[in-house]
Amino acid sequence: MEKNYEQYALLMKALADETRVQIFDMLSDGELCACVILREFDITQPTLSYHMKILSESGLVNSRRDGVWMKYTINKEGLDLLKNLFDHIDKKLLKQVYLKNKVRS
Amino acid sequence: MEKNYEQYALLMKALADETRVQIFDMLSDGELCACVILREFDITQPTLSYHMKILSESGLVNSRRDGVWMKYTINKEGLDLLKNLFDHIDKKLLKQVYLKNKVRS
DNA sequence: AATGGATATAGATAAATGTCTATATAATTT
DNA sequence: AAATTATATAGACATTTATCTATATCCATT
Repeated sequence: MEKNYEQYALLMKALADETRVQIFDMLSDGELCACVILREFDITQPTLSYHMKILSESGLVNSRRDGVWMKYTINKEGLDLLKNLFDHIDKKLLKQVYLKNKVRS
Repeated sequence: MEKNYEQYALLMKALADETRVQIFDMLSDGELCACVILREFDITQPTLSYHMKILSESGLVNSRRDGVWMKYTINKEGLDLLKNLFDHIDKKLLKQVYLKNKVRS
């Protein structure tokens, strides 16, 4: 399991913006149209387009055209990369606590 | 469970740099001295100091002075904030898949 | 083919970021 | 208290980022 820190940094960068994390979280409820997302924020359409591009290109979000509309969903593989990173780190921390208690007893 | 997107963005920003994610991952093995971390990277001491400040101030990393040395560990609360975010989103996605299959059958 | 609505791109710009060098501060040892 | 070592801060600078306005492109409908 090779760790690609450059990729992790890219994924984190995609979420390192208040607007973008919120969009990502909104997408956890299911597919959304750009036009719907836009209504939730106080930004211009080009700015949203910019944010969606960053999310899509990072691999965290899928996009598809549906007529005139662009629709977005969460990309499970992208999500799992981050989820697994934190899961593994968390497990390693728990193991350390366990070992410390073992030594003590 | 109020969602503080500003805080999430701050945490992600802390990890939105190749050097910093790697340091964070290194710390999953346990406490490390700044001097040890420095050896792993091709950066100057002030640059490392800058990165450690960002990690510490984000709440993802604890720091303590031990004589002349600064020692760092992962802050469990900070880690859990991010871990839980991804866990929750992942669960919501899985539920959607389940519901889709249910309708079909 | 012309129109209208949704999205993308180009270009400009202010602010934030990551890096360096030089220097300061802090703690330990002589 | 002077010297040494680890770390922090200040200041400079190039690059990246987030935003806007203006305009182009794309698609569906008339």
